[in-house]
Amino acid sequence: MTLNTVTEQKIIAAATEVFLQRGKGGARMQEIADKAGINKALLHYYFRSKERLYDEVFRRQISAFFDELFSAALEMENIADFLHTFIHNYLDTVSAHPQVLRFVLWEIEEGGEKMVEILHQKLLERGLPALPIPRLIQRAVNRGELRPVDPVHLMMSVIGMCLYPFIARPIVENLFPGVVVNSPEFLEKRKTEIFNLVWQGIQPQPSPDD
Amino acid sequence: MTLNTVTEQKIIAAATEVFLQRGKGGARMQEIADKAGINKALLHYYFRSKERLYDEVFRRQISAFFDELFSAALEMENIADFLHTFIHNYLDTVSAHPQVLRFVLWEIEEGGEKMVEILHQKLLERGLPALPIPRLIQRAVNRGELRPVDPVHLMMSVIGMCLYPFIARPIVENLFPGVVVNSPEFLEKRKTEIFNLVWQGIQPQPSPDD
DNA sequence: GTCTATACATCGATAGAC
DNA sequence: GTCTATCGATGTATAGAC
Repeated sequence: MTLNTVTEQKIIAAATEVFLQRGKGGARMQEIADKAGINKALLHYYFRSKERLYDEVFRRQISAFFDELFSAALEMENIADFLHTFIHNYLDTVSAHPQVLRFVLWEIEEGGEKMVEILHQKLLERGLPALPIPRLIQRAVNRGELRPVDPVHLMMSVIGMCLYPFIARPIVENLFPGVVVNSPEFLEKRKTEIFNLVWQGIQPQPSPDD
Repeated sequence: MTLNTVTEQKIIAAATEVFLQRGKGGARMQEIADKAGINKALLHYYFRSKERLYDEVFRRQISAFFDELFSAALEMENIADFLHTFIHNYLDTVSAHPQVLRFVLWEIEEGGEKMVEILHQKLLERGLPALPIPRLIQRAVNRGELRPVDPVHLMMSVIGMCLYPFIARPIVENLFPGVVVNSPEFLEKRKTEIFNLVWQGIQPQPSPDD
């Protein structure tokens, strides 16, 4: 499942590099072979086609990404702790592996089915239910700890806030001189701003008869 | 600046369609020529190369997108009205032209400079200052109408929340059965959830001596 | 398993007739 | 302006020797 021969290992590493630099369509088997120190014929010997080679590279990237993303506990009961941890971990993980975002965006262009499949598999491995995050949010709402927000929309909002600067990095850094998305300063500031906005935004409102 | 001959018009229309369906690299000049009812040679007669043809298509798409986005007044003084209008208009515009997002994401992969250039040009045309939105937010903070948020981060947060479902549409719709990002129900719900979260999240906190 | 050599397809771009 | 025909480069994939 993981790594077979040394050659296979070298191919995967070279292919990952070239796919990231050129994109899926722009990548050339010749360049991958060169970078791996072998020839084109051997690429097709190990992986039947360019499509399968890309598929293998993609699955490894996404899989490692989810592993790191889920390394923080998702089964926290305290919703404040959860949100705080989730936001910090999400930003740290994306920031540490910005290249994964490009694979994800390419995958989305092709329907996103492979990614959803891998996500479900990772949740299963960890014994988590489907949609653990909306479930957590809903329970906090039911306990009256949060105002009645839509759990799915809140989850989308948090993820959208976390991802945006990385997705739009060239535009953001061009539009706001001084911003360096991957700098520790920006990252810490972003964590604080997102958490504060969300946390205050979901507090229960005092009821009229209080 | 806009449209010259009928043939040019047909080429642009066909090219837009093919670029959207296949991507920039995947698009074939032959298919564009076929769809425009002409031959390849004529494509190179009107536009020197595939690169220039793509450039022309991209600029028209982004330009029209910004025009619609800026159709709502950005110079509102009341921050609640502004936020409400901005969120509604942003979601409506993106929802009405989902294809523009794909052009934007491809542009980002190439540095995002063309897009920033067009944005600045559009702001100039309307006599708006650079970064009108952070400027608006900062003034509201200065007047004490909002708690001291970072204007740039707030802007990124709002845009991120608006864009996420459209960027990740295949994943979102696959992960949350029943969600149809482009449906009127989802759109209205999304507007409400974003505005409520943000509005409550940026209210001034009562000071200790109140 | 690893190589060289090449088959086979396709693409962007151009030459040149009309 | 519009066409046909084709060039030259490059791509994936494979055949066959070692």
